[in-house]
Amino acid sequence: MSGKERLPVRGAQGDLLRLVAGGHAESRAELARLSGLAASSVSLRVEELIDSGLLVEEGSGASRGGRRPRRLRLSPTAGLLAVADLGAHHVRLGLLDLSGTPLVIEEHPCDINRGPEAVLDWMADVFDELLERHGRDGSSVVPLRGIGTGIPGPVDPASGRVVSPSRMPGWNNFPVAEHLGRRYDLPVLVENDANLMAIGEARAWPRCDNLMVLKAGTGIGCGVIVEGRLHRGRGAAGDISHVRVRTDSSVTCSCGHSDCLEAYASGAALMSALAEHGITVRRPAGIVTSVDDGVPEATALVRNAGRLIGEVLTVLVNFFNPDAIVVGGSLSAAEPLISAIRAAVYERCLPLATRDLEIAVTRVGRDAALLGAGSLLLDAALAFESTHV
Amino acid sequence: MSGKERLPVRGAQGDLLRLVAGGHAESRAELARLSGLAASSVSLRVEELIDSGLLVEEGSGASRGGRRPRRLRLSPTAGLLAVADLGAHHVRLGLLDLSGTPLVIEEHPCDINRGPEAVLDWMADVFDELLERHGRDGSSVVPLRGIGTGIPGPVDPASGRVVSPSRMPGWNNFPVAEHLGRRYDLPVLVENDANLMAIGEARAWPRCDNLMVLKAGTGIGCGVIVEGRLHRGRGAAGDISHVRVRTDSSVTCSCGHSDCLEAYASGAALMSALAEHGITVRRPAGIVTSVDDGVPEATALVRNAGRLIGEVLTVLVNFFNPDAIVVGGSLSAAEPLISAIRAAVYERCLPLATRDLEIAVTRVGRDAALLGAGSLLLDAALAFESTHV
DNA sequence: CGCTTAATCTTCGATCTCGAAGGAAGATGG
DNA sequence: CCATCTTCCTTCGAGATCGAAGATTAAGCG
Repeated sequence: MSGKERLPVRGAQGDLLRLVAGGHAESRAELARLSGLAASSVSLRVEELIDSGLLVEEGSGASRGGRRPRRLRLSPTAGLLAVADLGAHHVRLGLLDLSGTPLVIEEHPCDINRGPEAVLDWMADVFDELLERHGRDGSSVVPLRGIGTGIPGPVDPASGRVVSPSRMPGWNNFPVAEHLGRRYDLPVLVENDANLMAIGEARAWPRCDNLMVLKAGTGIGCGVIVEGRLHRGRGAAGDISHVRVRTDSSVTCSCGHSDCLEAYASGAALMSALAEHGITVRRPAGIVTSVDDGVPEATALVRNAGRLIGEVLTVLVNFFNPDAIVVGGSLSAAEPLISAIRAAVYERCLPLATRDLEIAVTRVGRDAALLGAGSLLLDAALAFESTHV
Repeated sequence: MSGKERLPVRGAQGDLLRLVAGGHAESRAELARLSGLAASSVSLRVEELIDSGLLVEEGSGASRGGRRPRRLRLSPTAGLLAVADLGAHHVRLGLLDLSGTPLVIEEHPCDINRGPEAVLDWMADVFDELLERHGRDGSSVVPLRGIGTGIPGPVDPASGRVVSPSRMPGWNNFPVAEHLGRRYDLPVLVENDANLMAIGEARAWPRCDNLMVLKAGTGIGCGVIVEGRLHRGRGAAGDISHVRVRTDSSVTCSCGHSDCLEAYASGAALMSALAEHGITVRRPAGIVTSVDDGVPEATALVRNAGRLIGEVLTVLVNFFNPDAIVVGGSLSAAEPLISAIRAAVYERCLPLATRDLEIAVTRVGRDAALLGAGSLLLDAALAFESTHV
């Protein structure tokens, strides 16, 4: 493979490729069921996709009472996606194949305050290095098909710019997508980290089409999945951190309003509250350690944070009526946080809304945002290939 | 026409019919653009639809710089839909053609407390009478294609049952759809009234795919439109009336919790608050009259209700980030209500979320729920015809 | 008024998709 | 072990869809 040929992704072929890549279908029969095409047409298209080297047949699947299906997979040589999840102090990045399976994932310390150019250029260097080491299958170079990154702040996905972030000095209005696009002639995806997390998580909740995915880390983020797809609204959907909460005291948030949820329940807020008790932790994960170590102040603070978050979720659960609320982010490992959220939601919501509501910890774990980026990027990559022929 | 023949609505023809009926397309060219079919295929299918008497050509539309399009309409003889909007003390009902245009709409007093059988049977009698008077085009009988009704309480749309309503004694768990279905062998639609209102309103907000439609009447309801489609969640989505509000006093709501929005800001709550001031009104519309007459207590109460509603909306606007909030229901005619809602939302929401947010009064008016019922019913009717061949 | 441009709609042969029928491979059950 | 059922996949003719080319109608403009 030369690494530059286009994917044949127009029309029916593209749909089939998407279904296989998205993990929705593994055999011709499944493709026929999901795509709505006739079985005969599916066979024909699959034949072509195999001929062009994008799909491969690999063994056979489990029988459902008859002949075994012949399993289809994306060819490992079809392409790679480079994805990153930028956090406040660390970045996770890796390479995925087109079906979203990770080849390699690494975590590096990275101070986001160094500014966009420095961070993004360094990130691209790491990508190049990863490609050098993992970007070949046997002797052939596997082509890179897209770049995606999550940003811990609001993003305008159309322009790929960061929009008035609260904890990223120097990044406001920076054209992240454009900057990365100058280095790679490929589709570039820039999206809020909680949104990516939501997409990554959604695949792990197959019967749940409406999801709220909470990211409890340094800040509080939320991604919303409606009917299986990310809901962006006008671009800012999912914010719950600047909602006013019921408290006795009064704190002014960085946004200028008083008593925002973020000012009481974010990892940053908890860390500074702990500091007032003489307990110093450097990362939100340290709070979890303190809780696990049985530090009473930490447990009390985390439980209170859970209660506040839960009270905000109350309103949203009645309104949005999701199938599940998934909690991720580094604080999600703190058991008292989850149980306090559960208690608040189940206590105050309408019975109709909580009847079948599941409130649970992430199933995917720390890679959720990377997998989500892969999932979105695949669509972008296929669209790119089909419009740039 | 015999009035019993099936609509030819399978495959491409059905899609085209839906596009015309839904008001999305008015010419072959538009159909081609929206359906994704080739212009030639569209011409062919439209030809057949005209031959079978469902579509008619009617004059020509405005030129866009070239040949004028030949306008397509649903034939007035294609079918009728009977729709109703059940309120606490009144019912509005009427007949629509398949494109959702009203032939006749009437309002009758109707006490919902008489129980489901009495109300529904009487409603069906009125439908029969309307059909008698308006159900013919020239000499031919136009067939009835579906029945739909809005209910002022929670509805399980799958089963067509009312689910634990707060102000409809005797209706709990009553199978409304089944009851109506016994009288008519037709698709029957039963849906919450605020949801129907939202669908009806959505057509009047063409550039707004994400809408919150508030119904402020005896109770407080809310319908949610996501990406142009009604969001039901697990069936209970859109409830905002049992959210806890920030107040000094403390009131217990009928749901058992304290300080629900409904207990302060619903028409029912406002009426009893007015009664304490010695001002008696019988319907929520009477509150509006009092406000217009300059009764200070009424204005103050309504403004306070608006503020409380606005504060609840704050959370939802940040989270859902809609294009517009539309306020309907009888209280929406009270100017202080709207301005108080606006003030609260614009004051407290994130700038990103309110930047392009429109908060406005209903464009459709009192018939919104009827039109919404028609819109949903059309889909149900086409699906019914295509599965029952 | 004729020329150009633009949009709508139709004609017609090439191509794609469907669905019925049948072959392949395995589960089930005497 | 063999008949029977189920599921998966392919073959092949009928029919639907496409797209290019052309006919039709009309606006814009010198």
